[in-house]
Amino acid sequence: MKIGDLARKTGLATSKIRFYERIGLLKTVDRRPNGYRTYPPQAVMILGLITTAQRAGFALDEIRVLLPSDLAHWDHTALMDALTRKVADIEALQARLAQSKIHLLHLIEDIQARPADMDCATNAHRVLTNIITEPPEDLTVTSDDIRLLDKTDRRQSVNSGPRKKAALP
Amino acid sequence: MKIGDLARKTGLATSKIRFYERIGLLKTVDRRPNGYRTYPPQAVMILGLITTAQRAGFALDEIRVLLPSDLAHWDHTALMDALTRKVADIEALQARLAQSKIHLLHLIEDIQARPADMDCATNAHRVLTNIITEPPEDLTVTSDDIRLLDKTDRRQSVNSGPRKKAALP
DNA sequence: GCTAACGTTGAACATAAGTTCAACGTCAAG
DNA sequence: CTTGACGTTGAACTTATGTTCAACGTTAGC
Repeated sequence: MKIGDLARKTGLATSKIRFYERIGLLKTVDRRPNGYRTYPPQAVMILGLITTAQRAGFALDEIRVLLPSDLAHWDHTALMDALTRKVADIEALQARLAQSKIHLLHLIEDIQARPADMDCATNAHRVLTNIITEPPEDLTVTSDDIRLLDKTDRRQSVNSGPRKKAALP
Repeated sequence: MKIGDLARKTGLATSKIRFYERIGLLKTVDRRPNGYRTYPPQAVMILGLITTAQRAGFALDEIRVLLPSDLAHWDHTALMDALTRKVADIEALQARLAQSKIHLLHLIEDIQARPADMDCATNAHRVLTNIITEPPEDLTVTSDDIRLLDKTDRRQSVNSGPRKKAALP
């Protein structure tokens, strides 16, 4: 299979496929005498797997160390560990998001709750003081790998994306 | 107030304060005859506000257009709009996170649910097929500005962080 | 044998939010 | 008057995930 075919079958740009090869993520590639890359049918599944893992929040580096060269032989322990850690990461992020949301909702309410006898400037000062004075919760997330919702997801939907790169730019 | 003092009072690096000025985010700065920057006391609150907004998920670009030159005079409508949109963004992200988490938990369960009579390779194939075959939900988030939990948050906690840059590198 | 479509490479660019560095100027204390 | 702390600048670097480009080679169809 040539790179163009693989691109069509996976919905990924050829530049992305070459990039994955360059960073050592996609190793199942050979060369024809003319220099063209050639892929086994398996490559489709590998790329699908990479895409899925990415959408689940794994960085390419993480995927690289988890992906076995042979899809039938995984490092079971490392995989389960990684999955479990990723779930924990997501939960941490969820907690932080919930906090941010609460914070924003409080703020909205606070702004609207201006006492009738208070002018805007004074209200602004009141609200500002509240914001800054808010509890200094240290919700710092310590895990190193939260990359859910990267631009990838906003620009291009891999599963349902166009087979051919949209003609525009 | 010189930049070092401001850095101490806000807990931000001087490089960050200069950077904010460069991108037009922090405009309340003057120069002494010797070239030194000098800040009004208000600058502390402005920087606190920027930091808080960032932690709530606002990009510096968004903050820039919302921040009035005079803290007493906000564009009330634009502000409320932005806050409301940000809450919606967070909710979209929450939905996506919940999906990712479900996906991962299913996967974990699926891996562990290997039929007793199935060898690992076959199980791997079964699980892989399940993964890739999963519904192609297009949870693509359309909003342009989800930057909660950037490295900032993992490297440095602004509210409770060290006043002086932690000496390490 | 021409042309369009496809393939190759390396390098540069993009984004966001900064940090780091070198080379230099200023200031306060002893 | 020297020393150390602080200030200035512009440019380059960082991270992660790619895209874009120019210049060139290959192949398939007509």
